[in-house]
Amino acid sequence: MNKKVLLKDVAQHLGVSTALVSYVVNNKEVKARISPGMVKKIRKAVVQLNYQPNLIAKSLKSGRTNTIGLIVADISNPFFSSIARIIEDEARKQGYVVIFGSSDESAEISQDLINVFLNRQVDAFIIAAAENTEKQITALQKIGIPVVLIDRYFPTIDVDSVHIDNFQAAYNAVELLINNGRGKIAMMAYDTGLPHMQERKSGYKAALKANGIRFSNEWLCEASHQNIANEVATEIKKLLYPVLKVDAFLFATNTLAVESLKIIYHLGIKVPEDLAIISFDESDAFDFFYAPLSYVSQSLEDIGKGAVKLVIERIQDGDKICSTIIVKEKLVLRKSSGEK
Amino acid sequence: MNKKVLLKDVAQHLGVSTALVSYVVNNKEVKARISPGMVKKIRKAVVQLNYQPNLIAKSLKSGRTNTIGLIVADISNPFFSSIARIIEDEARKQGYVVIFGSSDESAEISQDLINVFLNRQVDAFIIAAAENTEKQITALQKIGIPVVLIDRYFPTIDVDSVHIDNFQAAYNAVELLINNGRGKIAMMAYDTGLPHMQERKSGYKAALKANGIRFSNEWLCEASHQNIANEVATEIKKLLYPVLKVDAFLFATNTLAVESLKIIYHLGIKVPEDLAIISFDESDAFDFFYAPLSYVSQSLEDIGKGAVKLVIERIQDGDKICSTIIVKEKLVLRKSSGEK
DNA sequence: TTTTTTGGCTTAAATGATTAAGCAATTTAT
DNA sequence: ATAAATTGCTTAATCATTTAAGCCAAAAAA
Repeated sequence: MNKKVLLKDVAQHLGVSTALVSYVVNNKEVKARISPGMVKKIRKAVVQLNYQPNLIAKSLKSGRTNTIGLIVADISNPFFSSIARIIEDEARKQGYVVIFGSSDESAEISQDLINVFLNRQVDAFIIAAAENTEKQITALQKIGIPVVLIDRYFPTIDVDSVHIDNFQAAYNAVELLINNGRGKIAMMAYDTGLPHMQERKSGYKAALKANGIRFSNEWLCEASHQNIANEVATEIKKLLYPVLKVDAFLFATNTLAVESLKIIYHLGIKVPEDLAIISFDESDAFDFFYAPLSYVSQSLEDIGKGAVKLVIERIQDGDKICSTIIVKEKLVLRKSSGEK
Repeated sequence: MNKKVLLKDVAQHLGVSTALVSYVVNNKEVKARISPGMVKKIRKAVVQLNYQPNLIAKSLKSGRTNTIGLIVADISNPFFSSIARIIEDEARKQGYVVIFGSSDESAEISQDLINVFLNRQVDAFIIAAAENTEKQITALQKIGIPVVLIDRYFPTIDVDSVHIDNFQAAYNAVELLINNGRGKIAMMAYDTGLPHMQERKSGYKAALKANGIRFSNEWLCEASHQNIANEVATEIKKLLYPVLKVDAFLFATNTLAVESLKIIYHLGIKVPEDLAIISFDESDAFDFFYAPLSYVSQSLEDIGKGAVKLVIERIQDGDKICSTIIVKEKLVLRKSSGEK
């Protein structure tokens, strides 16, 4: 258990001061006017002794940890873990590492995670915000910590964000169902006030209205995050059993879709003949449902890369005006939406 | 942008030394013989000023960062992200946070990640090891950094590990297929020398042998991590098209299964009538394949919790003997394995 | 009464780096 | 020849904390 080689060890080995070694290690030999011979000697010793700087000590001095805190609802959800992978890669390219936490859509857990990460001096946050966390976000901004929101956003506060146009995406999906001859279109959503979900609901309703279809309250099914499976089941059955009260369904997320599909499959409903379906997000499950699902595809790559880009920009310039990257979504059509 | 409250600020606010405040904050007031009145005053000021300790400074002093480095093949793979979620929760209960990295099954990337994490002074590693990384693991042990392997393991080195009995799991799966009347059983595996994969292959072959079935070399399909989709497609087609040369398939991982199922579906093969299937791992996709897949279920919860347990134990006692937790796997039977 | 112990605090070194400032010796300018 | 500038290094403060050691006064023991 040979202990770590310190700057001091390299310095002592050469009989010089630690300052010299530090300058060379950080490529400041010109600025520090170090003789070429000495630079060479130090470089050699550094390699020979395999000196690795202690980043904790560097951080204490610099106030920067080169660490990004990533907070999502649940890292085990492929939607978030796929984004996490992109963020990981992009961040490391810039010399950052990522620490992550799952909020489970809870504002309290979100606050806990923010506190833990703040105490660890993360340089910035990338957050898929839970409901009622606006104040947490603005509090971070107030103390000067860069924050970028992904997937979720808050129109009421001014913050860097990356997301799709949820209203338009839902609108387009519903309009497509209508064009495919559907007139009684239901939606399965989360019962959250989060704007991205509200926008999806608004887009859904707006598309109905614009096409002369009167929205019926019972068409909008809502489930809570805490009890998805049960609530999806009871809600969806109201519309599909014992008689089909609707002829199409829009699912607001992949998780909602997967839970819903289990019921639909179990009830033996014919998709797309009796029920057309479009979902948001993606899932391996969508490919293998007997009628492969049509879905609103978000480029997770664009979201992840956009988030890292914005966060780095803000780290470099804390006073720049906030930007919003609207990632282009696209409708991927397969069997479930019932194209003719 | 009101800057952070330091220990010094609290001390100055009360006109006492930083040492006093530090003792109280760390609940060492008895050991440091601080008067009850002073303790109360300090406690109050700490709350009032909302003092939050700088963990970077603490780490520099203590040499501990309370950070665990998690290295997996790919965090976007639900198998790993689900384990990551468990590890995250368990680790935070113990006051640790997790930084993660994806090796993409590359030994070089694995080494890079280890170096990055080491420089950041992580207290321990949890690693799903890539091929040819034995030396990386032993090197960590040599410098006294706790390491726990998950999913993958190396019989040649002595290291804490958590995994299932891959041989037995494969053996049982194949035997079940045989009991269900299948006699020509193929396997789709990764072309890696990693022991967990080798064991799955051995278990497969052993079950064939024990049941008097002569293994045919062409039954063992192998794909590389770098080019899964294509290699799975070409390999599997050799056995399934234009004629079915086998009547059952064992898939060594969820990823291999998903890719294979796409081909099987595309070829219009009848599962389980013409081809029985069992896969390792789980996937939402398995539920929605027209013949829901039977699979070897590993408790990701047990793996994650076991890994954190072992890693904490080793952090506390670096000299304890290495333990291996064999997580019990179970065969979940559904339609694809063709039960009568 | 004197010495010893205890109580309650402060001082200062240490953690491992960075970097401004300082200091000889040498070179260049006046 | 003297002053000024440059070269090449070292010293020491700093980052935010922890903690052993020290110090003084009051209390206990001799």
